[in-house]
Amino acid sequence: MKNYTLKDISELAGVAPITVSRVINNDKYVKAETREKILRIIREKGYHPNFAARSLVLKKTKIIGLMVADLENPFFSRLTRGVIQTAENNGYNIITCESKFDNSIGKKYLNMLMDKGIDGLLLANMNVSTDTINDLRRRRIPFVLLTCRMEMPDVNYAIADDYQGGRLAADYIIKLGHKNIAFLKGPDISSSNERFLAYKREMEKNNLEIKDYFISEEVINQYGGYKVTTKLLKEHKDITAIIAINDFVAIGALEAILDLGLSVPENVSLIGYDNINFTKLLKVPLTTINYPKYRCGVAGTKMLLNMLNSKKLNFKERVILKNKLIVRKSCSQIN
Amino acid sequence: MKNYTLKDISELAGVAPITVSRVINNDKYVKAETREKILRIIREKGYHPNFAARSLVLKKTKIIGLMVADLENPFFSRLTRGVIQTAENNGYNIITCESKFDNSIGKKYLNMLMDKGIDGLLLANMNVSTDTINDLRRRRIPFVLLTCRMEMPDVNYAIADDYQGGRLAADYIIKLGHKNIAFLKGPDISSSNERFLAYKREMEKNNLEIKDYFISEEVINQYGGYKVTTKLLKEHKDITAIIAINDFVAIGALEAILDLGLSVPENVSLIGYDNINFTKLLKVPLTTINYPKYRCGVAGTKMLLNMLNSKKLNFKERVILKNKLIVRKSCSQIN
DNA sequence: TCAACTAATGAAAGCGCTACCATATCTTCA
DNA sequence: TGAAGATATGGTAGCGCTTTCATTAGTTGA
Repeated sequence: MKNYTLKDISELAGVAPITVSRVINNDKYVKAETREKILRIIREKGYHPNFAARSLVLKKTKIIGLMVADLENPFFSRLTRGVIQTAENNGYNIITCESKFDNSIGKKYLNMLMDKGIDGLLLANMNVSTDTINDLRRRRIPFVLLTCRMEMPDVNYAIADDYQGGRLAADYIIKLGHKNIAFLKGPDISSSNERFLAYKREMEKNNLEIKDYFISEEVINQYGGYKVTTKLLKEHKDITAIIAINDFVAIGALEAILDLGLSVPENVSLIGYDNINFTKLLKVPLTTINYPKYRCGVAGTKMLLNMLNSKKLNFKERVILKNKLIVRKSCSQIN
Repeated sequence: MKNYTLKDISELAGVAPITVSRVINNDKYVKAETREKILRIIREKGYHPNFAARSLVLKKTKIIGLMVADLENPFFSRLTRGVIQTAENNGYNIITCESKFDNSIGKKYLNMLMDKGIDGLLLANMNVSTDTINDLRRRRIPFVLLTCRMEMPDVNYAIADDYQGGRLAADYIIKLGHKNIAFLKGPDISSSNERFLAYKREMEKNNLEIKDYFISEEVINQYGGYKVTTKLLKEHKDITAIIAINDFVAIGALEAILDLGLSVPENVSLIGYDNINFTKLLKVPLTTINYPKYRCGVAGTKMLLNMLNSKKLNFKERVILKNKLIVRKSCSQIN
């Protein structure tokens, strides 16, 4: 009942420690017979190499940090699955943190993460400051942005095209004849900003006025969607359609609309974004934009793994996937 | 642009390495003036202690492993949030793995986790074999079961009382006058088994026959719920109520029922378990049992942290929370 | 037959930190 | 005033691995 070290094993086998190390690392310069003997002893004694010692000399932990904005948004659950599965298939583990869209929280946990000796970092939908980027560079921690982007040299990302998706949503609503279209805005992140930009451009292109109350304050979750929608519809009866920054927010909005005694889409059309699980089964099946979450997680993780294996930091890689309109029942023609 | 070591800092400050170490670890035996000087240099040079070296000598990584069954089930998202937040507040990070209710996958990732030198382990809703338990003991890795239990000495857990919750569900359905009540069974885990047991006992207590087709094969996710329900209702028109092992499965069942052109609760009453997010907003708001997911994650993590801090392994601690019936619209009186 | 390999093993050093023990100075108080 | 304790600092060893360099034996080829 003790914890064996490599040295213990070497003594039991009557060889030098380095020989045991060679066996563990599949070095070919070990006689078959010696190898078997050592493996037998390792198995018998239940020996496992010490992770910390190994990391210390190899300067690698095979751990990747993942920072997501909101653990309970199914969008991130799906993304995370892509990340974890890809990492595990390559011998890496994932440490997850939650930024809650709050930069100071994000920074705090980021530091915690970096101090843990992670080999690389995945930042999902986080507004990264130049400070943070510099920090990461100084500490030589390779990173990849997920579902958001920054156009800076050597900042790599895997995203779906939010501007394209945003147009899909706005176009669809506008073509249905709506004119007073509100937009439930998200936090200041590229994904959210580009969706918003697409909305504005399409409104302009179609000569539709954007009254200032069309644009909500920043909303980051279901509850926010509920609050903002309630206020909006109470004060402005002219709104006939709402574009939500994402499904999570849209679900809050839907709840609010129904609680106000209104109907979707008869009184208000509602479109979301992301196509998270369950939106199909909501009281009013939600029309939305499908975001390839899983694929995005996989692509970003693979990109990071490439960076880790090739050692050079001046990569330039980006993956931009496409979104798709999913028509369900939450939008209708205006009469 | 180099990575400074503790020794570098000590040389720059003109002190011994150990003095720098003392500053980092807040040892009180350092003159205020010396401390400040060292801290200044640390800040200037952007020094960060090497995690691996520290772990090696302290024999601690401050990393906890978390094994969940299904990353995309919102039940686990909520639980995970409780775990991560509690861990982080205490300086620990979480490495997450997914077992997918598959013991061989679970074991594989468990080994990966253990090899990573985690300090402790949280096993959520996983059917743990005696082998695994022995492994964990041999390697001296403290662990806590989450949302499932095993009645063995020194196996600690944090759960809600699944038997109690199971009774709540069965009782409710039976009191509504249903007699032909099907049960969508989950995998062989205590949580799932106890809910099932409660169903059987309540049926017996009320002299209701359990025909063998009432009991489904094992279902582990939404898709499974859909498949099993479709088959069940096509073949057996006498079923008037379905108890699903959890909401995720219930949502699949709901979809199936609607796809068959039937109504909930008019044709079939449906009750879930867990009260995951969104169930309130489903086409048919789901009647279910609320499981205190977040609190369970917090309680289990705290328990593990206690074990890690107190060093002794022969703990006996268990937390058993209560469930609550949430009546919504998916069940009705039989006529 | 001898140089030039490959195969198989080991000795020593070191990764970056902390534990343990030692030393030196400074207080405190009977 | 001197013994006992608190304060402040350092030397050495070692955590459990891998890297680097040596060494020896066996094999190949012109």
